[in-house]
Amino acid sequence: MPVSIADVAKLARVSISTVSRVINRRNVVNSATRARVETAIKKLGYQPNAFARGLMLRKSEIVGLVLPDLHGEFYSEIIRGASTRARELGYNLVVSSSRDGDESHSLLYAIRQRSLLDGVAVMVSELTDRVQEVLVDFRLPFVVLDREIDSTRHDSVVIDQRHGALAMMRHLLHDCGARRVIFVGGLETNVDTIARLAAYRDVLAEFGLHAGPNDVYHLDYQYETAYALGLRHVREWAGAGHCVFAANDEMASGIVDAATAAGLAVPRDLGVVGFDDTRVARMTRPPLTTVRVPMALMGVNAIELLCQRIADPQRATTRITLRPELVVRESCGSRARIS
Amino acid sequence: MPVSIADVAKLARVSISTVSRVINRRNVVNSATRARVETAIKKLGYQPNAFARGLMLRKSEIVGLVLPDLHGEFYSEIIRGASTRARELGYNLVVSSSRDGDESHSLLYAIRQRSLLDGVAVMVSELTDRVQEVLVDFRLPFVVLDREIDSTRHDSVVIDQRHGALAMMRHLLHDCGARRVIFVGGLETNVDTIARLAAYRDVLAEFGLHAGPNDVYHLDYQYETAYALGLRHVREWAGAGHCVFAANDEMASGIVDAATAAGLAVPRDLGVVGFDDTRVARMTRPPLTTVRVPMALMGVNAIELLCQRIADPQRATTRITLRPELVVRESCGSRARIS
DNA sequence: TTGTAGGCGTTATCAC
DNA sequence: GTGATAACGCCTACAA
Repeated sequence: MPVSIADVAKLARVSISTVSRVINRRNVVNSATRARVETAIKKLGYQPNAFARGLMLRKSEIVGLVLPDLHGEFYSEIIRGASTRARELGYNLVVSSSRDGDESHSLLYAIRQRSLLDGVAVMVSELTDRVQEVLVDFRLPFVVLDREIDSTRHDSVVIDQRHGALAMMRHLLHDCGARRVIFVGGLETNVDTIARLAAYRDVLAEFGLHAGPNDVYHLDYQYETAYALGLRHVREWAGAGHCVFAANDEMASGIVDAATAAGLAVPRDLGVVGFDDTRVARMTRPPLTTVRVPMALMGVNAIELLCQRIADPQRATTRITLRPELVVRESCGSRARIS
Repeated sequence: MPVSIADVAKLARVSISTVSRVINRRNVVNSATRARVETAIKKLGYQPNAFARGLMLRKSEIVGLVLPDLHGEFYSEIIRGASTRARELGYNLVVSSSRDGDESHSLLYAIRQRSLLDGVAVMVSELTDRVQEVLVDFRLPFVVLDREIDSTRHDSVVIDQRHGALAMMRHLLHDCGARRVIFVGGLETNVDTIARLAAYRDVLAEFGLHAGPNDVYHLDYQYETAYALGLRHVREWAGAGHCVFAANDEMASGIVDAATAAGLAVPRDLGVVGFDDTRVARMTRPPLTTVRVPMALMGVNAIELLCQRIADPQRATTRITLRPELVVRESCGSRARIS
């Protein structure tokens, strides 16, 4: 069943080295013999054994992508970007979640033990994330997404969360004339939420304001919980110059729908803005003002950096910072175009 | 740098076979020497070379998943299910899209040539899909998703689209008393759309009705295009007992929003139902009546079947048919619970 | 229980 | 331009 290079050689009546040459550097071999070999290859349906090949070449042309979760549009866009770029560079992409299931048999652990992969891109979005420990004595080339662990020792691609959140808050306070902003974030340990919350407080202070005692909430980034929260609080939040800054679009959408269900008009009675600019932002009525985070681009750059390091392990570590961009739509009561 | 089994052997002062035994069948080796070997392994940070290993064992413990696209929640749920199950079974998962980029360097082609993968699950959702040609003389174990190419020769997992669409149509005509149904599908070549459209026509006939000349549309499964279509036609569609059956939730959501924007009330003036039961269905106001397609389960079963075949290449081919389930919410004017 | 030796299928290094 | 032959790192009879 398994036809090897030797079979081809025999059929073509050449040595295995010649067959190997035909496959890899077809130019340095006489065209007549090459034709003979190629016929034999076709006839036998020969395909080189990838393991033997990898054993010699010490590479598989497979790279990995490890995300906290595979659920939701945010992550799927990263996968898409990464997958596309990987294939463009001649690599295949393995994906895995670092969260669900027993961590001890996540892709990362498997990789650390014995690896067919040439490198990995790992996203670390929780302060408490265990993956950091795994990365400490990691052999393979890797790049870290969304967060830096130790910037001098590895490549990374991060989103300038602060920039995006500052832009949004200033838009709210300056352009829309907001005077009270309620912040609805993800988990308190989530690095993105932390950065956005800090920017929220800073801009508030910049305008001589501060968050009231009940103005900051931590949820789970889900529509449903935000909708439920909205149903409970939306009437007390409502008011001229009042606005909700949700840390992602799903939650913003939930709050908009809750407000609408409660008989409020968005943005007239309450402004609501999101973050990420996923499809939900455009599918919410009114469409959400939000901050566009270039997710697919993040995947693209991750793979880009990773493959560069694979190609040259000695190169200096680099960090790519992606700038999110304010997208003004209709949920905040302003149509001023700010970028 | 690359520490091999020989280094461990030397340090532990045993032969390489003993080291190998410690790694693979630790029980058959004296516990004292085993301890020595394990110490050496730890000290050296030894990790077996996966290529050499694969060369002997002829397996990589990596399986592939090829989807038409990586974009959108539908596919990401499949990835999630597949990824989870794969890891449970001790495999890692490579994903790839068969669509974007030059087809000739898609994962499938790469695999056909030389493969590190132990098997692949491939989703074929367009009649015109080229992947079918690639599959014809495919060496590796593979399972086909969503569509059968030649049922006797390979495993497959399919969704009983017809069942779901029949249930929906009967619900509309029987339980909700609909008298006119507009069908908004995906591309005409899309196998799911074809099945759903057939069911649509059949149930119409069952009730002595038929599709009017302007009652069937083919779009692209996107919210935006459906919204645009809705804006143009929603007033003419409106009426008691009138309803739109969209072939996915995104389009249904777009039509609901268009109807709302046009001042119509859903479902009072126009019923709208979707398909798939993705998150959008719950994030639309009113929440969509739809058909729940077990996407994650499809991924799970795909990997399940694939791994079974890898384990036993001789086993009879099996087909798993997943039944979608009617989910009645508020967009169709009925709250009757039907399953 | 342990060691020796052969082979897995390639590619690379030499001769010729 | 082509052919032996030695790695590559591991597993597994088989022998001791």
